[in-house]
Amino acid sequence: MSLQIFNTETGSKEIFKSIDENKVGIYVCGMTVYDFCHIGHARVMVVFDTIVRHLRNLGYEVNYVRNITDIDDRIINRALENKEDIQTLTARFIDAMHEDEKALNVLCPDEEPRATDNIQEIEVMITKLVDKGHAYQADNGDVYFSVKSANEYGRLSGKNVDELDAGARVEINVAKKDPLDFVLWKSAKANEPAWNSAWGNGRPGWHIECSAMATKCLGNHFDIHGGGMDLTFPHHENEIVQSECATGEKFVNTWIHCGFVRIDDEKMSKSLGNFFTIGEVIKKYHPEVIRYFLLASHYRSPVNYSTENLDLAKASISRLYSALELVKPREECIENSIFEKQFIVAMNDDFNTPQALSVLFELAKEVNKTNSKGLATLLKKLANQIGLLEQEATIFFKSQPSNSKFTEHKILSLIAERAEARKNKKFSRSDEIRDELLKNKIELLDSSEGTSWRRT
RNA sequence: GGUGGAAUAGCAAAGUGGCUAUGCAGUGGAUUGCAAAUCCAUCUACCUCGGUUCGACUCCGGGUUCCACCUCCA
Repeated sequence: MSLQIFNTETGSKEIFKSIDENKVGIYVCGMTVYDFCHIGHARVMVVFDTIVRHLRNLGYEVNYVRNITDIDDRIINRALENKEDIQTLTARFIDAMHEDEKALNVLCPDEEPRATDNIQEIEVMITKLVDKGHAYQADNGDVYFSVKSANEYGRLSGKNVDELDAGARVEINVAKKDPLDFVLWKSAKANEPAWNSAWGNGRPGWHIECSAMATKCLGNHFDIHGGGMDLTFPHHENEIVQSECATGEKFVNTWIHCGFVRIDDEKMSKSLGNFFTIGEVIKKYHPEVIRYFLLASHYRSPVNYSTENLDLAKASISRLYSALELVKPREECIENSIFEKQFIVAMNDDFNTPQALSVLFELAKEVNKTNSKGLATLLKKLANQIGLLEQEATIFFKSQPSNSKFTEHKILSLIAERAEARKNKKFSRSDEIRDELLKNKIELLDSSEGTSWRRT
């Protein structure tokens, strides 16, 4: 069965066919680097990382481009608040973002273009739009895209231009000829960072940078464009209209949008204070637990962040790792099994990771039952395809975030003492040691080969 | 108001016109000095009202509730 992807533009699953036989170009809207990444950003990172991994597993040569927005009103404001210069601020958050990605086992995009490195490309595109009569410079110096100059607008988000017009927020912006028009180039105010251009000193608007960088890296017409659902309108709609007006070609074949993260069934927002950064969550949950949590729901569904759900994710991934702890995956992998086939079918069905995970659980059960190292190797191999189970099981269990003061050395000495007590049938002492460790969230597992431990 | 999406067992979450999803939790058993892990068995489902059908949780229509976007947002 071939890969099917839900395309936002058509609202249905479509059989995926790349423009070039074995190559896929994919562009994902990345972060605006004025703050730490939160769990919603984590979802975009993990979801598209998983999508790219699967495309590669299918044999495609993928060019994965994810931009960094490093110039924007929020960045300027934040730098002003912090009394630091913009480069220092953005460099700091870009580093933090890369740290987060590494923790979540998100592979680096092939290209990570930054808006400020592509001002020239942006200028060229705006010039084309002005020359073709799709953009104009207003009295305030800003350059706007004229939405009504385009043949069509709204096909991605299903918006109707007339309805939009009627419902447009009343905004006092006399410079725009039409409230729907959006800015391509913002003229600089005093003390704002600016680049010289045909329209005077200024900086790019938000939407145009993605059009310029995407077409630069992937060509005028490419396979997949993605991002969070909230970008569908207006950001991606605007990207389509300005790109197609500038190039005269179709912009993107398949649009992929991932759903939101909610927190305790409330909309995540800073004003409500229910906003968690990746860094914060990693202190409480192993990053692989977070990755599992994000993949345990389909990428288009909303996902609810809560300690209950993170705990569930932890229990689930622990079950998979338990199988690999019991049966070490060090053998030739079993090929062409029903498990592998089902796994691929699930992933080919619009990247159905929950379904794929259920196959892994069935496989884990089989590993536990049969002690087959070949099946354990298969379990690891399939899980690796979605960025899971890459570490040693024992390391996973021992590296759970913990407040416990018990060092490994201390734990091992207690285990030794307990072994001695058990040998002498002093079970009250051995149970005492187990209870003490358990209070510190350390669990002991006895087997014929001795006693192992894990943090819970 | 407009547009789009969703309602599945205690919790989470897939899926299918008739056949156990899956994970966690619960119950009974095996195993264990006791546990844990593991295995076996097992209890809880498909918002509501109609329709189509031999048969619908699955298709169609009406309702109810919820969510997102329409403004910066992943």
